[in-house]
Amino acid sequence: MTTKSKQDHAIEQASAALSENVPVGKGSHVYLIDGSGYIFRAFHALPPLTRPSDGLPVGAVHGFCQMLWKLLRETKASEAPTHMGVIFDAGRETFRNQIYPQYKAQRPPPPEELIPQFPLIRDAVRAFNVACVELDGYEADDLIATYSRRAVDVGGDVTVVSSDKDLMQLVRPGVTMFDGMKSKRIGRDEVIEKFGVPPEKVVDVQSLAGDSVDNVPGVPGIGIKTAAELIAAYGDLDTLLARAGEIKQPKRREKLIEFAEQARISRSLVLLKDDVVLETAIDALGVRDPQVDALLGFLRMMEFNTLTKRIAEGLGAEAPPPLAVSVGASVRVSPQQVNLDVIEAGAPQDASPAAAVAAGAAIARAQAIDRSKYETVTTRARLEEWVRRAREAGRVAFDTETTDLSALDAELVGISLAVAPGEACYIPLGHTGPSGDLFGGDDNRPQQLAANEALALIGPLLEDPSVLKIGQNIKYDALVMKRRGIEIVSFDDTMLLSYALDGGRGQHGMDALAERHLGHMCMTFAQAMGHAPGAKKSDKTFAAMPLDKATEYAAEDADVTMRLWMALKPRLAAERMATVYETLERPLVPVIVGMEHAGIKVDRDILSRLSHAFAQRTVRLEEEINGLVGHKFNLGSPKQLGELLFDRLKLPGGKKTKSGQWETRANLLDDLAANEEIDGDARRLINTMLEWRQMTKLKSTYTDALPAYINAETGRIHTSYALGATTTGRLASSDPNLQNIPIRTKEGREIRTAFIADKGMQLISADYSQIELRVLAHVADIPQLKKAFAEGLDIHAMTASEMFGVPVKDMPSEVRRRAKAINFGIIYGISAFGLANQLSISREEASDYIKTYFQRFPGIRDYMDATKKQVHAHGHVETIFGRRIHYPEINTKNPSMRGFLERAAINAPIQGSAADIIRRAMIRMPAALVDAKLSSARMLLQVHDELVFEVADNEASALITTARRVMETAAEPALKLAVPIHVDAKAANNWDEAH
DNA sequence: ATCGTGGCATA
DNA sequence: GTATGCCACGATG
Repeated sequence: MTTKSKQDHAIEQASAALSENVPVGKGSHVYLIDGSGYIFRAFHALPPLTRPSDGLPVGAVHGFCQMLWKLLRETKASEAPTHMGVIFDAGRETFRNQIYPQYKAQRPPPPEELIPQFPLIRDAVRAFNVACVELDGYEADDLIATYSRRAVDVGGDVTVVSSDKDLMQLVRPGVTMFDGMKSKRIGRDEVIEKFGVPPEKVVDVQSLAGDSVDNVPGVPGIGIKTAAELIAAYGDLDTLLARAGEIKQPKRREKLIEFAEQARISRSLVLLKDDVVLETAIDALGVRDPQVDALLGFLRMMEFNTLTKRIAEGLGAEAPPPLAVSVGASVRVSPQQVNLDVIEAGAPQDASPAAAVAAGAAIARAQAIDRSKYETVTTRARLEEWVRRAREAGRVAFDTETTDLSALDAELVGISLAVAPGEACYIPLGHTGPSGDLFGGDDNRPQQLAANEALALIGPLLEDPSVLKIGQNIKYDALVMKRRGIEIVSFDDTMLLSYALDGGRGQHGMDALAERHLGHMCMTFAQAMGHAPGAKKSDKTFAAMPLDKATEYAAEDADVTMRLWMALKPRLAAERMATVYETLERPLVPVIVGMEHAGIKVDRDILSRLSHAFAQRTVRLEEEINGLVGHKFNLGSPKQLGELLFDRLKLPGGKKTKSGQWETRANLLDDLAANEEIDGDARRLINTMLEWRQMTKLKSTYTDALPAYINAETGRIHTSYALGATTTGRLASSDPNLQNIPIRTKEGREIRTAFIADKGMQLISADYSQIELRVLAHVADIPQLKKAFAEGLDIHAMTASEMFGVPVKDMPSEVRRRAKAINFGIIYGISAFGLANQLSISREEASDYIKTYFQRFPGIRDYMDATKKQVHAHGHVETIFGRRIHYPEINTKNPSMRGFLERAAINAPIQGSAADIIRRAMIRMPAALVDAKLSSARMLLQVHDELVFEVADNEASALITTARRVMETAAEPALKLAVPIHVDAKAANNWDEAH
């Protein structure tokens, strides 16, 4: 699946048009449009306008499109363009800065709402199939002057589309200007009106008067009026300056003499260069017909409804698909449509991002959800009608119903669509009927469309980049469709929208979102199934649900998804989360789909052998324990073990859990076994118990459980990655969880040998080294940490050395271990209690460590204090890429909860930034593998700081090079960390040896 | 059958 | 001290 936007698609089509060379000569009419000037003027002169769906500011783009269309199609035949080009400024530095460094130096940066519109206007020009010209080192005005002279030289006519006074010097026989916003011609008379002199003397006047906006100095005390008088009297600037002594007014005379040179400099700034060496020949500006699809696609994407319609009519194309959102079944005009139509009609009104958010939420909730209104689609004609409506709307909410929660095992049962709030349908495809009988159930099978026939109609819609597909956790639906050979192109995901906007503020599942944003309780699966929760569920899949209930349930999901999109999407721009969503969330979906689809090969026999070995050891350990205790008890019951150890045997150091049970956690039992007060039998019992727990854990969670996940068709395990599940931005893996496969102990590690590469392939593991500590060094700006990473030192040893004054050389391992624990503690938002627990030391000792640490690294304390302040003041923290993590309960009165939330808030930017970095690497990886021609390579797994690949033997070393490069540069170009990022990578036949 | 708890595997 | 997911137990419906 690709995430290519509709614009991209439309623009590619447009650029594909052949450029047409038409010689300019007598009878030609060249239109030169001052693109840069227009943008600024349109922005300030026209009412603000934002795209309804997401609040993107598009006022200048809209005005520009309107103007361009008018020029192309609505000019009088005698003035119709034969050639046209839109000219832009390129870069800030031009030859004028060489002459006069202060030229345009004090210009403020463009307003924020204008910035996204620059690239959009270039897109618009390409969509209209009009030439787009810019040249480094020159202003648009110089290019316009050059083209203008060339055209006139060969007898052509020129219209300069601009109202900028700086261009008025170009007016002459054959050259006029045109104010694109007021639709007014500017000729010799209009120039005289403005400057008091004819066009050929405009430069002289401007040289004297100067220009405060562009920082052209001129002569102080002389404005346009005076300058015009003087030029009119003396003829031109040189004559005036030569005869300045003759001027009667003493002030004026002195200034002109004193600032004569400054006036000459000003002239060189004001005088446009008309002999620029062009890269685009004037003949290449020949007017070409717009590419209808591309242009209408662009306009529709911009959501310019009236303009789209008008231009479609003008091009004789099919009536344009409006983006009208009609609420309810009857055709009503939506608030959005009113909004835009009113604006397009020229009346100013509030179109701020905030207004777009309010409008979206209002439409989403305007009409209560009515399940009885949904249509069950069982005929080809009705399905065609729904597909048509989806295309017309330009967007469609879509949801699949299947037999299984696991997308790779799921069989498609039906599809629901929604084209507007309340307007939704369900297309049953694989219902077996209430009996659910696979053999004799054909009689019960309800009448429905054949899946292949329906998918032949729906597939092209899903693959059409100009129709936005809206899903809730669309990863699932994408996988289901991928297995049927259909790729979803152009999509949004309401779960991910919510995750980007409201990470930490509640769940992002559909039921929670519907309740939160729509005040609606979704129908539960059990309700739809018509059985009490508790009835046997396994034989009741969605396929057995009667069509009427299935329609209510499924179409409601699509309806709710569409409404959620309307409520959430406009918030993206308003809350400045569009970049997070568009660079870290949405593009990850197709990557994860590919990884889940790929799976990883697992050797069933190795697991089975291990399972057997663990079982035998478990039996022996069990016998030993029973012998020591003297009677049988349930070893798997922590409650019984606690009672045995602390009630019956009265061992020391017992602690109770919050529910009053004895605590028997491994590190507590470890400490107990090390306690010299206990006797040998008790010590043996405890150690044997610990070993028993390890064996049973490995067996039940891994060697016994994993084989059941091996897919019969692929022989591989396909985990599921949850995208909106964690608060920090990490992924979560489940069914099975492949992010917690053992590695620390010898026995556990053996499980990794069962994860293997396919024949002729290798597994490659590439993992970030100390990524979180590097992020910490960057965000908290710690000189010693930065230096240590820059020099590639052992970071924990360096920490120990700084803290305890021990040289790194021959450092005792215990000293390094403590420093390591402290470093991790820092990342986790350290407390004396936690550190004491981790290191089995007293709280006082732990507290001293922390004090020492902060003395040596005061920047860390500053960072922690700043983070706490931030989260208390704003209720959220941010990662280095702007992902926001909310802590709505941070100001709770409960001190222990408050402490917990503060530690979480300290950890979140570190863990979350590391998560963002690996996300960026993953998003870029597929294209990087293609670029490196690594056709055999596939990315299989992500384990927070590690990526696992499978690749043909002969491409393994090249893959290591590429993967490392992508991972190590993943933060760029958005950010350059203050520390280097290091990735270790290794190839082997199994995951154990590759790590 | 479902839930909370304790325990434990990973980064 | 951070972030997860899954197992068994044992109480509950």
